[in-house]
Amino acid sequence: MSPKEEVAASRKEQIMHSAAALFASQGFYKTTTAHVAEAVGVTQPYVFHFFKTKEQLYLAVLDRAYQRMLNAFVSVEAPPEQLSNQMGEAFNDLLQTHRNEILLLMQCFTTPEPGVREFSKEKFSLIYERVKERFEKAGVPNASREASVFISCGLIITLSEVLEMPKLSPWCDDLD
Amino acid sequence: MSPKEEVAASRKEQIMHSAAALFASQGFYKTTTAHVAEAVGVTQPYVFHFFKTKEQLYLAVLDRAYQRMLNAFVSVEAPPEQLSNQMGEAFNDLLQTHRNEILLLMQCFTTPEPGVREFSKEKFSLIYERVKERFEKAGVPNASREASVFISCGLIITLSEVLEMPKLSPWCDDLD
DNA sequence: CAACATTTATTTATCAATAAATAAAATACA
DNA sequence: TGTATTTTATTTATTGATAAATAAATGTTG
Repeated sequence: MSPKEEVAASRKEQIMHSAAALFASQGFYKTTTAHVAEAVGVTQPYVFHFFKTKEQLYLAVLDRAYQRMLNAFVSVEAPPEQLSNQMGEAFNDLLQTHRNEILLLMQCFTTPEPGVREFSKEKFSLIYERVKERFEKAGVPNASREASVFISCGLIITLSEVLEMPKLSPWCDDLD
Repeated sequence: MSPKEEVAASRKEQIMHSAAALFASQGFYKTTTAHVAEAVGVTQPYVFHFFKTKEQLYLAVLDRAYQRMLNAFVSVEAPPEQLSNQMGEAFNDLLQTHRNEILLLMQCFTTPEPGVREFSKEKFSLIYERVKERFEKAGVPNASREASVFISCGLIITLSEVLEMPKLSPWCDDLD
């Protein structure tokens, strides 16, 4: 990559990175393209040089989050009895290394934009199918149920993070 | 409801009812006060005669949903072994009788409005504590864990409803 | 100077919220 | 009972702010 390309690439990268943080904490509607631009240190219209619309930016960030998450799950290798726990650990690892992306992905289904809904349906379905398949191949009994439970854990962890209520987290082993 | 009854029912009531439907399907930001007014058949500024701000309207609707849900839970009477299932049933009943309110309540934690966040923290905490307390008094082992799991079930049911993906629902006994 | 990066300036919409006006109903009173 | 008076319900008109998006201009650099 030439220096110019590097700068250009890094701009796009910076924009996506800042956007992830802002979208995760402020949501799609409350995050303005001006906020994103300001966070990066460029002007608002410049954001549209890289993304045709605000929604495209949002979807780009979401898609990267999705890819990372799916990859983390399929990369887990563990014996059947530990599979679910290990994948849970992979989720928690991601939550620490890419917090914004994860929180964003786990909340995106509440954004009532048609394009975002479509994305949510497709990706949640794919994640569910992959996890279920994984459990099935490992011989986990009741794989579909376990896949649902696995996702529901992700949801309540997200809830507890968003609301800053650790006690809601099921493995908040508050050691009672 | 007949036209006359509709008029007889207080405007405020109609507004809250329409608002629940719109907020549930379109969210806080995409639902405009003009939409709500139109659904009721009044003018947009008239909404402000009953609610000081759009957020106040949203919170009023949310609070009613919260009250109804908590009431449904505490009204359940069942032996310890059936308590969790019965409360789950109460949740599903509510989902059928007051679908909008439930979907709204279970998604409100993603609305990044400070006042809404505050509400979410308070109410999710209260629901959690009440459910946990309920389990404890019934002698359910690991009550706090069970309370978390109970809420997480509500979350994934909501997800499956919002995305119209029944397979995600853990008791979608797809009879595998 | 030519291509690319980035900004300035501007447009077009949309929306919450306010204020003032009107119509209809209820109440008081002669 | 009929008329004046007040209250309640609701509308019309408007404002002020904010935000996404476009286009044209400017600077930068190899």
